[in-house]
Amino acid sequence: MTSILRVALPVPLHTLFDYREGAARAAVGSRVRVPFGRRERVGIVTERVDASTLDEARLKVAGEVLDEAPLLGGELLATLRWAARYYQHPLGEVLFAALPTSLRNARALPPGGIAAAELTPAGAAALAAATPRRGTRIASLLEALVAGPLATTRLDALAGAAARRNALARGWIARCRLATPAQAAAASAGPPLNDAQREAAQAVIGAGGGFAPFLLDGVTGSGKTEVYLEIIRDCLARGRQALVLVPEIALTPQALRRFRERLGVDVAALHSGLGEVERARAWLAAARGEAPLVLGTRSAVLVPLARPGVIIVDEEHDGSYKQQEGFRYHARDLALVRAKALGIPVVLGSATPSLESLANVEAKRYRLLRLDQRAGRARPPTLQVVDLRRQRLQHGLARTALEAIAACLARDEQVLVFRNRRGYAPVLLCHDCGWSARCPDCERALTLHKREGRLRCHHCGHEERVPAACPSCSGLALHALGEGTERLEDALGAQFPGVPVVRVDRDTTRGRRLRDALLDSLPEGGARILVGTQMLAKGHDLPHLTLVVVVGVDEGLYSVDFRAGERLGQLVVQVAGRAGRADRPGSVILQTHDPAHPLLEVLLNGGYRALASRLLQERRDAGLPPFVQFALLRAEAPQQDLLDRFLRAAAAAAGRASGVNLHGPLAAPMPRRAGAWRAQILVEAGERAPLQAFLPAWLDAVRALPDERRVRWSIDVDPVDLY
DNA sequence: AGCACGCCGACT
DNA sequence: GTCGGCGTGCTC
Repeated sequence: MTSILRVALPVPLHTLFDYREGAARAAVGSRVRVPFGRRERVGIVTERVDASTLDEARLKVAGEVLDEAPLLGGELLATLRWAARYYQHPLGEVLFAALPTSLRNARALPPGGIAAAELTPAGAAALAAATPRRGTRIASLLEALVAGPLATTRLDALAGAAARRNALARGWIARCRLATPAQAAAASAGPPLNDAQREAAQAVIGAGGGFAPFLLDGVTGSGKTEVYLEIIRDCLARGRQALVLVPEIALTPQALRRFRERLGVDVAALHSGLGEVERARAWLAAARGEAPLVLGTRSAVLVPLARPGVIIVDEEHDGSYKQQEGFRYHARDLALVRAKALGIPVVLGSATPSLESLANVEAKRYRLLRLDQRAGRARPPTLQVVDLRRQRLQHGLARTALEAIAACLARDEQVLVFRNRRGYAPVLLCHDCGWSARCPDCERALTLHKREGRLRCHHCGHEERVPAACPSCSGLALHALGEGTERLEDALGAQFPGVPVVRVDRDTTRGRRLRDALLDSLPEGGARILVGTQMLAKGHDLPHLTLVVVVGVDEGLYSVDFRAGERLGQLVVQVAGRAGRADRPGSVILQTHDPAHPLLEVLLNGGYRALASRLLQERRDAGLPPFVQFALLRAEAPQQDLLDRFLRAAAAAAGRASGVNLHGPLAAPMPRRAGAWRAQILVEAGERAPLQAFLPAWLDAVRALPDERRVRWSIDVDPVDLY
């Protein structure tokens, strides 16, 4: 009897497709070529069943089976199934999101191990007959291979690539693959662990390898990485693999080098900057158990591990762990799901833990490990609030701040001026008539990029030239309002002539290589001013930095977003953590128009932990996550009435759901974007279970709505922002 | 998502 | 008279 294959395809359809099995047996988790519509596609077998719900005579026959052994199997396949259900995303797209691009099509797997060569019988005969004269390069090459195959790199070092190619052409040697050597180099010793670090590492190591979630809450500079290294060392010693997730901007060549040198093993890196082939190679090395240590960004949480030992999520509060389109998963949350399924410990580390994780500690779901002291002699930075009210500002900088900068530069130290806005000014305003430059497609203010003479919308691609006169009244009183990093760079350059000013933001660092090069030049000593956005909040070590000026914190204090306070606290603490790393004490200046704001006061007097517990209490009181569960249906359409009709129908389709509340249709915080109208429905529930029970049937009903295809919509389970 | 089919406007 | 717009339907 032939089996029916239930195949997942990379299409946005909440259906699997049944095929009759072809000549070759297809295992669950393998890729198969299948006819689909009038084309052929690659799918993944998710199930083998005896009977189809469809008329079996009309099923098509599956084609070539591309993998003998499943590419996605066991725990990973189960976790991806769970994730597809949890995030309400089609299984086919979820499974394909887990595969590196080059494995999404029908190409064969790149071979494992490293390139090598072996002696052929013809080669042995030639050697015996002394066909290549003794002492020649080619003869010594063949002699070296008598004992067994050798890596191509070794052979080339021995006899040169020309001799190897020559021998290959004559059929004396043949290509083969060699298993990767287990230990690449000797591990170098690091600083000795202090008591807190040793205790933290020991808690994880002592957990005995079963599932155990930890939150490693360590102040900046407390040496969390040393704890990770100790945990990983133990994991490797037990012959297990470690998976380390880092935020997008933290995966630098320096970070890779550090892990490689300290642990003495090859690090398989997985991130978007990698070439397709490299990525597939690292992925397969992880899957085959050849890579002892896998270090990657968000999507690395979906990598298969043959011998899993521990998962570490560094900077677990970081927003880049949440995928913001398509399959909208949260890598930190999936790390927990996987660790549980794999029965291994998982460590979430941060100096500014997410409120979610802190709530999990409170609920005794995670064990808290704390590092309260900075390692070495470094002292925490001092925080000072500067009241901007009734002050004359120089391009947004208060006198106090400028004086502190001058003093710092006089000591030959470095300053970081932090501003969360790129460009010259966020608003261009006519002083005569009140006109301001707005995006025609988003109805938001355009940012002035003065040096390029352009006005740019930071929400869509819109761009225009800066007008010479006011387009509305023809007046010449156009004023740049507010300040971005470009303006600060100019202002600081004029204020401190002779001091190099380096701006680091998306405009100055197109591409990862450029950014790395720019940041690599910063650790050197000498007076210098760095101006930048988020990008400067973490990553590279800046040992000569002793002063941080945060130009504006007020947006964070008054934002409508319920996570704004948490983000502000994390940002301030992370940026502040850059100051005074070495023996020199650091200081931080926060400029604000509201020095008495309760959140600022709590942060200043009690630090991040005090702020976090206050914010958690506020969330509990207000009925916000993590004390309630959210799912957000976002929609956009070219016409407002269409959008409105669709969302009202969607809300009506919910009926009387138990345990969940629907809010909306609500206007999105940005009601227009790139020419489209935007609105949303917020679904709220006290617990996960009723929300999870509600969503599938509701979304089926939404998919059946008449306007469904004319509206772009998506569902976001556990949204991190309500945009 | 892709891709075809199908029915109404401005071009060789 | 045709090329092509995007609405609608389907993919095992």
